[in-house]
Order: sequence, then structure tokens, then C-alpha cells
Amino acid sequence: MWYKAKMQNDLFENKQTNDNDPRDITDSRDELNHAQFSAVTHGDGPVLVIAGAGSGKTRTLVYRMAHLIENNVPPESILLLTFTRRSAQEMMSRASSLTSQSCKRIIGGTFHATANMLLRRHGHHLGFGSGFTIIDRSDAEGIINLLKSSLGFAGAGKRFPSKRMIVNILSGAVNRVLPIEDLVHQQHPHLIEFLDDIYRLKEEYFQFKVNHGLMDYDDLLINWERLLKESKDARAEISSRFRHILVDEYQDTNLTQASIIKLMAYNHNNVMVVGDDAQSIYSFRGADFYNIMRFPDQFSGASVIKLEENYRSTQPILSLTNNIISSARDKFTKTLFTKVKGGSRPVLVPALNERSEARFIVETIKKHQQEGTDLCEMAVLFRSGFHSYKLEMELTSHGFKFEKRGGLKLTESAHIKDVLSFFRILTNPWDNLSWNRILLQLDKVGPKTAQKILESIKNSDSPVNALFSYKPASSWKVGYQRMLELLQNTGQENLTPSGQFDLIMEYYEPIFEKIYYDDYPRRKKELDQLKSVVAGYGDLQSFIDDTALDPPENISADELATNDDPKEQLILSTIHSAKGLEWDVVFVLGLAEGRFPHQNAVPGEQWEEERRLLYVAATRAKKLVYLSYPRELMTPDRKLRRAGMSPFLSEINPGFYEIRKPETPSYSASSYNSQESFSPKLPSRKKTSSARLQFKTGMKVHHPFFGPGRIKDVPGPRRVEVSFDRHGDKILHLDYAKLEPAE
DNA sequence: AGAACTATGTTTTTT
DNA sequence: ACATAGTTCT
Repeated sequence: MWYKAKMQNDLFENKQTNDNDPRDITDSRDELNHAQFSAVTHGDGPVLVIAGAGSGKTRTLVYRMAHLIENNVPPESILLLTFTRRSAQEMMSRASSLTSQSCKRIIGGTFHATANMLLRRHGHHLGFGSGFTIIDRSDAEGIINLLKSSLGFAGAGKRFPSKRMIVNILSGAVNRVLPIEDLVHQQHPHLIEFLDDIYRLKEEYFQFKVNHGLMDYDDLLINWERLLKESKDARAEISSRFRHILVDEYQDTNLTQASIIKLMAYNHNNVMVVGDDAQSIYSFRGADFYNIMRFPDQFSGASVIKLEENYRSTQPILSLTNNIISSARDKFTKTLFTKVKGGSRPVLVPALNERSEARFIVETIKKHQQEGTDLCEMAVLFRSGFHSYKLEMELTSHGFKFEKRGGLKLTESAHIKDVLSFFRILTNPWDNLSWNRILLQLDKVGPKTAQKILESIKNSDSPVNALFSYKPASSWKVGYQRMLELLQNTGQENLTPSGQFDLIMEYYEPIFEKIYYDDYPRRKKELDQLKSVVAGYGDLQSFIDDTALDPPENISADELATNDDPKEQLILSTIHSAKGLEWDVVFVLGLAEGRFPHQNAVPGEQWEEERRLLYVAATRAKKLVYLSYPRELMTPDRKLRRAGMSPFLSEINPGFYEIRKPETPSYSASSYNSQESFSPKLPSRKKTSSARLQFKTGMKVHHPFFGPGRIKDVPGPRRVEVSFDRHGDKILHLDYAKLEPAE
């Protein structure tokens, strides 16, 4: 079979690789090494694959799926659990292309979406029957907000931990089955003084969810686990339906998820998990990388396979990333290596300030583009969403298209939440969070008035009737009655979800136009898209649950506005959202003291996780990585503060990188403080040796990245079109490209 | 006086 | 997008 042939090829042919041509890395990815081969062809029983970054973990899983299918395992009896839905889709399409048979019937997705789907198929709507609504983080923050005022925390101001932090603590405590006390002592020691308040919040938060039929991500998983634990029938049915369970990114699972996997496989133990402890970056969410170490205890007779060969990056990048992770306190040693030599050393960029950093990145991206790297083969990564603001400005002013990942999600934007809250009260009339949102839209109704109205329906058997009997004040009577009218109309039996959507829009549009008068058209387009999503659903409950778990990601504001080829877009991403992805050229920005590690991270476990985060960022690069930091940062009181480099950078052996200071003649210290717009004059550049050489059509050439090729055309004075043996045709700019004649 | 509205400053990471 | 402080409305 195909993988066997390739395997033998790899083992016996002793293939020669061109040391200066990193191109060969991608070639060798189509072959399996010995360890991968045994993982892929492993028979029944539990398998743990521990592997480093870029070692082909995911590829091993894909090949495993293809192998199972070639051996007549029905696709619908394979369950694939991944970290993101996108990765599940990608893996299934790759498996399909490897086999003649379709892999479409493989069940795959995130834990939460799968839990939701399985519970629904078992007739347990979320395990509780109907009337429950799954909430996401922004809802949880909303609840905390409501509770904070009712508990009298409003005046605590800045000293009180942020809502986000509280949500993290509460959900972390649930995930880990850890008392809040321990969690705060271990992870958030600076919040010890608020321990009592956090305890009260936890109680109130739990009560609020129970009273209003709300359920968060963790409740969903806990219900799934409970169902499997308590019902022998459910357990038997699921484990006989899914004969093979494959799990990606196992280091990011929590205890509940590990238990679920065990329960689902209880009568066959055909579980294969892949993971890397050095890439565990979700402990704040309850992920426990000791799950990996416990796997052999949990599944007796488990085979453990280590993948240590790296197929992604060049050796200079690996030397740097190995050096980063070697400072980690706890680690399970893996030494990554690649057979391929060559490649450029990582570049450390100390920039004067954030703007200089942004400009360096923009100029360098331009340079790589001119050398023939597509925009979609580059990415800029950072610790926190707002670190990229300066860069976004710079990119926009240079006319670059980019896609930012990890910022605000569509379902977190206000207008979508508004419309969804109408749907939510239709399936769950006790959902106070949504009522609150709807009432606040009314003119002359603020938090206090909304609260009063909600009080009156709190203990009512029929919230809708209670609202009808509430006496509105004259100033907002008209709007209130319009809302009640909508309730009556949407409550009719024979309406489809998309019919209800139309009614809701009829009511909401005037309000919507008033609130978002400045960018009304953009948001309107997104709502139209939402309607087409709604139209695909027969029942409302499924739609509500799915949008909470799995925001429809194909609705992207950028795509709608520009309708651009995604290949022409640069990716800006938080490191967390970049997990599992790879690019030729990666920039990591903001590696300054106080930004990376995050300011609130305390030495110990949290500090270690920040280090792994840098490791994950740097290992995304295939050919070249730039690590940059601004030496001046803006403090909260708008003063400039000197910042050193991140302590993680200082730990790196300087032999593993080269330093490149941005050429900054046009915005040196003197012009820095002025508000003048940037100078149109480009910084002077050193010309490469290629610029002086003469190239003619037909000439054989060699490029450090693209390898051997032949000149196809000379379209301009300093431009050549080269037809590369293995990279196709590229137009190169001789001022930038390091093109050399080949003998 | 209390509620609603407006302006201004800050923002960890997320299925 | 949210929190807070200051201002206007009822």
C-alpha cells in the first residue's frame, strides 16, 4: 500500500538531500518514518503518541484514519476529536484525498460540539430536556456583571479582579475539580484578598445558571460524562458505535475530557491520542498536561510511541526553540532534530518603539513578497490581541489586506448577540440574560428599570404573561408594547426559524439603525448571513446550541467586505489561535518585559506556561522566524517607559540568533515624538549581490529558498521571472532576492 | 434624587 | 467592548 511503499523508500534508498535547499523538508513530509509507520499501522488497543512540534502528529492521525478505512473499518465508526472544528475538517479532507473511499462519514469535531451532538441523538437535549441554553464566555461575563452590582461590588473599581479573570477562576475550578481556595493560591495569589468575594460569586453564579436554565461549556461536558457514567446503555451504545477514537492535542484536554474518552471506549480501548507536553498552553482553562503521563495507567497495555524527527523547521530554528524549552522547569525531554541542514538563523529585532517595530515588519514582509514568498505564507503572532494595533495601522496605510484571528468573535459582537437573544427567549423564556439585553434596547430603559421588570418575572410560571401584566411608564410605553407584540407574533406555532427571523428583524431594524448608525451597513450584511444560517435549521434549539458552541466562522466581516482571495491575506493571530498551524515566515512581536510573559503571570506554573507559549510561537515557522520587541512602551498614563527584552529572550544563547536593528533613518529619536505622518522615503537598503549580476533568459540559477531554476523572462530592469524546478514560476526583484547563477 | 445618557480610558490567552 | 466618571433628563 501507499504508505508502505513510501516507508521502504525512506528506509532503504538513503536519499541524498541538498543541504542548502530547505525545500526538501516539505518533500519528505509525504513519507512516514519508522515511528509514525508503527503508529499508523498499529492494530487494536490504546496508543499514546508523544511528539515534538512539527513532528507530524496530526499527519500521523490522518494516515491512521486512512489506514483504518483501507482496512475496511466503516468511516462512521471512527470518532475524531480535535481542538478546533477547522482542524477536524482539514484532517478529514486530507484523509479523503489519501484514500479512494470517502472519509465524509467520519464523525469529527470539538469535544463540546460532539457532546452536544451525541446527547441530542440520544434524545437528551443537553442531557436535560429542552429549555436550557448553552452560554459562552461573553454570557458568563454578563452574568458576573449582573451579580457584581447586586452584591455591591460596583464600587470596588479597578482593584477588583476583572470579569474575565473571575470567569477563568470559576470555570477553572469546575474543570479541575479543585477548590477555589487552592486555585487562587496557586495561580492567582494577588487575588487572595478577594477570596471571600469570589466564593460568594461562585455560589451566586451557580444559582443564577440553575434559576435561568443556562449551561456553560463545562456543564455540557460534565453532563456528558455523567450520562456515560450512570447509563450503561448509553455507554454500550456509544462504544459499540465508535470502534476507534482518535484525539489530537491531547495535552490540552482536562480531567473531564480524559474521563469521557475512557468511558466511550470502555469495551474496546481503541484509543489513539497524540500530544506534546511542551505545547500545553491552556492550563488557565483547566487543561492538564499530566493527562499524557497518566494515559498508560488509564489504559493498560498502551503502546507509547515517540516522534522526535521534525519535518517543519530548519535546523537553526530548531536549535533556538530547543534552547527556549530547555530552560523549562518541568519537561519530558525530547530532542528534536531534522535531517535537513541549512536555513537562516532566527533574527532578533530590538526596535526603538512600537511604531518602529511595526514598520520593520511591514518592510520585511514587502521584501519577502518581492523574493517570491506569498503573503499567505507569512504570519505575525503576539501574546495579546491589542499588541498588534500599531501594526494594523501600519499595514492599512500600506494597503495590505490582513485577517486577524483571536480577537473578537462574531457571536461576541453586539448586534449578533442582540438578535440571538430574541431566539434564546423563544426557546428558554427564563433566560434573564437575554431579557436584560432586549429590555436595555428600549429608549428610556436603563439597567435599573430592566432589573425591576425582571424582578417581576423572576418567580412567575409564565415569564411572558408576567411581562404582559407589567405596567410600563409612559416614557417608554410605546416601545415596550411593540416588543410585546413581537413576542405574540413570534410565539405562533407554525412559524419556521427563518420566518421568526424576519419578524425579529422587522422589530429590531429601527432600533439597530439608531444604535449603530455609523457602521450600519457592515453589520446588516452580517445579519443577512446569519439569516441564511438560521434557514438551515428545522428547530430553534439546535440552532441556539450550535451557535453558542460553534460560531459560524464563515461569516467574516473582512471576507464580506472585500471578497478577497484568502491567499492574498496576511494572518495576524494571537499565539493561542495559531496553535497547530505553520507558515514559511513567522514574526513574533512585542517580546518585551511586561508584555511577554504577561504582566499578571506569576513565577511558577504560570511563568512556565508563558515560556511554552513562546515555544509554540517560534515553532510555527518553517523557514525563518523574526523575534522583535519595542524598547519603549506606552504606560497607562501616556508616558513612555523603557522596556527591556523579555526575560525568555535573555535566556537564549546568543549564538542561536542574529541581531538586526531596523534601519530607521526617517523616524529616529528626534522625529519620534512629533505627530508628522511617516516619511514616504523608503529606508535605504543594501543591494544584494544579485543586483549587480546580469541575468539572461535561459540561464540556470540557484536561490537559497527555492533551489535550482532557470530564467524564464526578464520583464523589467531589476526583475526576473524564474521557473524553479520545484516551486514553479516566480517573479523576483533583484534588489532583494539572493539569486545566484548556477554552474 | 435617581435614572439615563455621553465621553473617555483600558484591554490575557479560549473550546 | 466594557467600566467609570461626569452630565443631562424626568
